[in-house]
Amino acid sequence: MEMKPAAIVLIGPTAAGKTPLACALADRLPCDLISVDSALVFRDMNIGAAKPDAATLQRYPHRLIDLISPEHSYSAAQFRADALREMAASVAAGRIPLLVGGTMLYVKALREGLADLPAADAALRAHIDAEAAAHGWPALHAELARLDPRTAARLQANDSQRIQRALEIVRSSGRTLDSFYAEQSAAELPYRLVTLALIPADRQALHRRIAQRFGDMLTAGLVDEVVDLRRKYALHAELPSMRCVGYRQTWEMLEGRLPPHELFDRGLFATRQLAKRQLTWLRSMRETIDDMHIIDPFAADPLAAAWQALNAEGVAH
RNA sequence: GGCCAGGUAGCUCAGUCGGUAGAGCAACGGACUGAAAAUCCGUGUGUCGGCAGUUCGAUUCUGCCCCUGGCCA
Repeated sequence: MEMKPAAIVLIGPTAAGKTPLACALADRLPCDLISVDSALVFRDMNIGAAKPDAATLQRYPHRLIDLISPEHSYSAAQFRADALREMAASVAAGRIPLLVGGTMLYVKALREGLADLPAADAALRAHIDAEAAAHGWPALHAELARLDPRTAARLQANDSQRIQRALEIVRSSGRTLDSFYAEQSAAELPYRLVTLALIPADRQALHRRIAQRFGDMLTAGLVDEVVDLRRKYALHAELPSMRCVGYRQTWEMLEGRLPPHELFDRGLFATRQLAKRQLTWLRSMRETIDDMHIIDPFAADPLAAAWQALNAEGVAH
């Protein structure tokens, strides 16, 4: 049996310490860091996205960071293509890809592949948004129930984003989302993924670190960063970049819709809720990924635990 | 010290003409296929400040006490 080349996947909720651990592993292994993060792809979004600082990036280059303008959008499919390309380049150079990040949909897309769906269509989405503004999402959900009953049945009547996507697919291709799923085949990755998951046993400890870090972001000038972004780019509140945690709340404050004294709390809440959703993903992944190594970031020595796991997998030596 | 207004869920508050209470936010659980740091679904027992009185029954009425804020001294 031929052994596939190994790739390390380091995942965990926001503020769990993924970056320092990834860098520490990079000191000990010949690996290339590949970001798995939907917010780090945006240029000039540094403080609020918790992007590693310039000195860190200088010493530990990350791939798939600063790819696009905050005016544009990225996608899980784009990520998968980019990540596979970077992984291939790394392995070809005789090195180990180390994917690190917290965007769990991207992890899933990489591991399991995606159906061969039509790409996003901005004009069509704008059209559907206008219909929703006029009639409400439940009306569009009802329309979807006629066009793609199986998909409509599994979607909530208010799930704007998924209803829009499903309608977009039917209208642009004439086929149902459901039919695309039916012909999707399981992806066979040419890598052996060794998964390290940073999962805190103590949620309170994670909340404390989130509070510390968001406070640091404000001190470091998050508000000024958003002011500069608004000056430099043609942005609006609906953009994926400006819906990111911290940016959305800062935007609301700058628009006068959020009292400044509430910014800290609102940013905290949004960050905790993000962490909770990431932890929900991790719990469900635990059922399907049998080679997942759980590491508590707040235990004595996370690096030693990670090293031990990599040893057991034959990656470290 | 006197007068007034309050003390109800982690927070801000509503409410019960006496039959032991509910919103928003938070928190927690879940879903997740080209926007995913997104989008959506679900979960509400809390000595109704304390003690006593009236009552079949008090968080609700009465008295006293404690605490908070404001005004007066």
